[in-house]
Amino acid sequence: MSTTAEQLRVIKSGIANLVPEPELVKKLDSGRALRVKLGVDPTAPDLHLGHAVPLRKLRQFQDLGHTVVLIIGDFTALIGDPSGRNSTRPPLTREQIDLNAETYIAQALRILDPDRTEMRRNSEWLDKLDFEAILRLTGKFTVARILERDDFAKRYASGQGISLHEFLYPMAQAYDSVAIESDIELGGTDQLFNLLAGRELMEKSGMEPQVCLTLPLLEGTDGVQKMSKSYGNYIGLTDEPAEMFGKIMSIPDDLMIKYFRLCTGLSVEETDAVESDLTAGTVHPNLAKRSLAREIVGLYHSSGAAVAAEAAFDRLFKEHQAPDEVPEFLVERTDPVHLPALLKGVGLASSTSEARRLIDGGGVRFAGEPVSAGTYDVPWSTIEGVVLQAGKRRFARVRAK
RNA sequence: GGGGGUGUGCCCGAGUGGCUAAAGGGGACGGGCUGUAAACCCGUUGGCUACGCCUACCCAGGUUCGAAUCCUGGCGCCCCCA
Repeated sequence: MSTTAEQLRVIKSGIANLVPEPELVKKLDSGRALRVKLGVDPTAPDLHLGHAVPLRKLRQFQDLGHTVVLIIGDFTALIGDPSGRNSTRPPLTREQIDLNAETYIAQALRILDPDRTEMRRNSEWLDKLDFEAILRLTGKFTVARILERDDFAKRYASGQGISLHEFLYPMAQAYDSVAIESDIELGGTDQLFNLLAGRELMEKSGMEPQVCLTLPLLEGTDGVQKMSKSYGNYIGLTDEPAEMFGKIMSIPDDLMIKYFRLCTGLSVEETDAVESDLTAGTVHPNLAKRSLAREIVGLYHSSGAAVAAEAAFDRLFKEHQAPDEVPEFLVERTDPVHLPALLKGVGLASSTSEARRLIDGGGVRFAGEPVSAGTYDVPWSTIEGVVLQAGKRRFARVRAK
């Protein structure tokens, strides 16, 4: 195992908070394999680069010889948010949770080392708590302390409701740490409060408290909101290489370094080098972003796929040519063809009204040639076998059934 | 238990009984510029083979020639007092 100093350098790279560092040093000095905890919500089975940030950090811990404990929050997912107010906490059925957990684990293992990963479900211990045990547990927390959590404080101050059970979720998460005897817990910066709650509960339970490590939240392709499926700004781990490449190319320049640091396998030194090149202007941002996209696609697919994705990208956006493989549809032959209905039928538009808007806005092309506004009926011969394009990146080809 | 407020399109948010498919903003989408980045400019933003028709302002009824706007009854959310 590496020295404490070497380990610390790896662990601290790219993180937001580490509290308290001296305790981590002590744990590392002990030379034992530490138990590193990450709690995950089995509500969103499709992982994206945002989820990958803590997972990559976990992987670093594994490579240093430590053990990862991945906790599936199935218990809390079963309950959801009883008030029904919070759409991110819908109650799920047992089956849904099992299914989600399965896909989650499968995707997480693209990053984690299965041999050093312990999978646990928190229903394992939370199910067993009776009311008495829960009351004893709540006795260890105070309302004032809970209200310190940022989002509670804000909602309380602005008069938004807070359900009582919401107070108990941090407690449940803290109890997870006790149950698995966590040494370190990871989470996004928004999780700091919950992580600290775990630390406090462990201390009050007479255990060696966990160290809390937070990671920056990763903004999505829009560069503003944190990456999430509901904002539609995510880059999925299972996205096709070409799609993944394209999405990475569309992130704002300012975000590049953060992505390099949090999403690629590049070393601290390599990332620093890219950063100084960018700030000095010795590297064109476009080239840097291309290498970023290649790195990430290479990580989740292969370097060959990354090269192919880049070539496809150039063909599409630099040479303005249709991609190799355009989805083909067989449609009933009519003459003339009603274009809005056709576009809707092949999925290039979500409704005929939408299709008309596209046409009138100059967003529809036949073999690269824009269709003029108001063109709703066209002869069959003009569309058969021709590449139909809606916007910059949606293509289709139709043939007679 | 008592009192008050509120519920509008993807989101926030205006809204006088007719001129409202519903101001304004955000977002999104399309076009231009470009490095498919950002910024900026322009356009669009319920559905329908469409100069018209249909469905829409929490739900269900009602008043009216006519209702998002008025009335009744539900439901949801919020606040205050106890």
